[in-house]
Amino acid sequence: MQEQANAIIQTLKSKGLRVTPQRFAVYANLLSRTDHPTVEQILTDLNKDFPVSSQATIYSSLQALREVGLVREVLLQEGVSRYDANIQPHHHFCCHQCGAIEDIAWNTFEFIELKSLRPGLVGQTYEVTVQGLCDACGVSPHLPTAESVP
Amino acid sequence: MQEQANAIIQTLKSKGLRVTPQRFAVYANLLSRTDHPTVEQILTDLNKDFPVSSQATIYSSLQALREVGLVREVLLQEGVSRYDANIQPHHHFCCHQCGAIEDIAWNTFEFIELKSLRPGLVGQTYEVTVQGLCDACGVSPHLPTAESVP
DNA sequence: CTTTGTGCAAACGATTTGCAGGATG
DNA sequence: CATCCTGCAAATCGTTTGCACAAAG
Repeated sequence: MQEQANAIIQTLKSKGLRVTPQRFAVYANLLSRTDHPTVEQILTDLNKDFPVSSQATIYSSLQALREVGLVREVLLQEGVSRYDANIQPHHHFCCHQCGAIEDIAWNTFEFIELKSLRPGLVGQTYEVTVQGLCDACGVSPHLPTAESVP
Repeated sequence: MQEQANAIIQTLKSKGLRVTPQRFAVYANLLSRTDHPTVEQILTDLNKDFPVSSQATIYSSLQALREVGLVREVLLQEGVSRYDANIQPHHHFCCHQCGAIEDIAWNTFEFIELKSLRPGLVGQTYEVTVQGLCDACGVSPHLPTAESVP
């Protein structure tokens, strides 16, 4: 606990960011979860017990964290920006039915040969996005869920 | 010309969509270009010479086309929804510097083995997104562009 | 003490919606 | 002629911004 907190503080400092309670909370929250939350989810989670941060501050914290490379934005569904503190290269799985998102380890798939691109294009990085059904939805793929029945 | 127009009309009808000038124009425009335009780009292009459609109608046309599977939405940059009438499976290349987007043929890369996913996940489709430098930006990757110097 | 971050509220831009009139099949 | 589409404007939603005050180094 205390160790992790110190590690987070050191990470923030090493990137030249001031350590504020809000920034710490946002980054710690992102590190503690793997579901790639939206801004609203982060805000709700942080202020669950008592007010920690405002919405505008979450945005500004995320921007600061993104600028120093500690956090990345994930675009998988329309109109939804999600955030991810896992900055290792990795792929994404997105459940077509419930929208759940999960990381896929980089070495799950064969390497992709970027040299296969047509001449003129210089490939630098890539990412695979897999669409499918998650554990829950795969079991009974045709049963309606709370989401699918508004 | 006339043939293509008829083909488009038949396609729309076969999907149960009413053929209106606006809907026709939106779909024809999308089919004629490969740059995955935004709503604003479509609107500007259509109304270049004389008014053809309103913004709200473009949105509704795109939604109708998307619902019947003739058009797909492409999410590659934050805050920008682009549209694509190429419904064949394919990958995308996105220029890191100028934001240009280009299709990559499906068979450019090795197939990805979706069975490699962890047990519980059912992979159905996937797509590879490559980030890199396009023709223009690859030649002189460090020269500033109009975009990078506001 | 200087610089940077926070919170609030207003501003903003892309997308959606309600509704009356018009076109389609 | 019943149904669906269009266009306009207002409403909505996520995100950004301006500014006064507070906190960090």
